[in-house]
Amino acid sequence: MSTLRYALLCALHAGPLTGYEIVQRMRRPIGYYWTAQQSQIYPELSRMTDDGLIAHDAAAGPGPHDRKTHRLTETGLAELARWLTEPPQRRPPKDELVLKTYALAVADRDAMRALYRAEAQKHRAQLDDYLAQQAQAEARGDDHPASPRFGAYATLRMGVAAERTMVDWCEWLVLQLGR
Amino acid sequence: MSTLRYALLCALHAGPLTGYEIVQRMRRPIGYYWTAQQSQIYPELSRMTDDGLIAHDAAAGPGPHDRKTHRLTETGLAELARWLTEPPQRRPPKDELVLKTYALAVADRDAMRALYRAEAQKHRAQLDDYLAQQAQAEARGDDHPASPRFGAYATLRMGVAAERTMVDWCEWLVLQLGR
DNA sequence: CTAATCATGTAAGGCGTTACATGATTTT
DNA sequence: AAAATCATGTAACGCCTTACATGATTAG
Repeated sequence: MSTLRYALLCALHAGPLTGYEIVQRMRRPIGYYWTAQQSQIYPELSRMTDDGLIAHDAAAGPGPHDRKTHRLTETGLAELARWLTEPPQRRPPKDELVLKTYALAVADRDAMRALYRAEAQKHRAQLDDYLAQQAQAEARGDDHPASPRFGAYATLRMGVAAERTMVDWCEWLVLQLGR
Repeated sequence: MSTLRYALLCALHAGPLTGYEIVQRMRRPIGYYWTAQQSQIYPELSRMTDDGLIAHDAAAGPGPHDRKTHRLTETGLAELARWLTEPPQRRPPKDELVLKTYALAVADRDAMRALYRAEAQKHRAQLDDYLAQQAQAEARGDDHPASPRFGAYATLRMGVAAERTMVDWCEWLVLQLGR
């Protein structure tokens, strides 16, 4: 079972969704902290249906295909619950900006400084976005561990923390390369 | 040009290395903040040689093949320097632990708490390791922006910050799920 | 009337992982 | 004597991205 399969089970844990809705949510990583393209999602949903992990109601859709609302089967829910408590596979981080930093000595210093300044700004914008979402979630009471949306809230907090880390690191580099 | 190619150019920016040495360094992500398997690295090095980005001296090796010490060509160095100042491609983070967190409501609460406690411990061990490396680097003077190793030092600092973020987040979850 | 949104699907090709294979030298 | 290290390579397969394709409804 690939992680994509589990990501799709996770997506459906709180209630039925169409493939299209999953695609929308997976476009922006926050929410699931996992992404996939639609060309990966649709065939996988259909294979998972064959394997009995999910099921769907079909109704006439806007295009030439039926609109399918997918939900977890009992098998799927049990498999998800089992997987959740397993220790996660650690996959190495891959980040082009940090990779570039390693070889920074070869590049023009002022150009690199400008790069970190620009990246700091992008990450700050992303941080502000997440912060606004966090405030909304807290207003709804999602920050209480008993809330059914607490998992999504905790995921969002990771996004906030990660963006803050990037902003600080970029700004530190701007300072270091200054003068 | 794939990011792997640039990662290999980055690896060679400070001096010649054999494929084997690159493999060793790419096994542990810190250093380059990028990883690859040897089965990816060796064919790519040979294609990069064909394309004139790198060159090598060959000498009789321990096994049936020659031992090759690779270095950047002028073309390779120029291409690396050009790429470094380009804005990095943002690739979505993929993290199984955070993914699991999204669907946390479906799992046994105590089991999840134990999971976060165990993960906090792993990340703390990694953090301590990086912290020790950071102290060594500072003792060598790598933390000075004029040092040729400043890039590696900055990369290490990102590793430290990222691990610290994970430890804090895991410990916050342990507290939230407590009682 | 044009563009965006909803909704699902296929095809091609590149990127990455796991596994296999060879063989000399050094360490336990 | 066995295992680890040095050193390079190939093969198979699965994951993932980019691009293409259809067509109804709603918004500008």
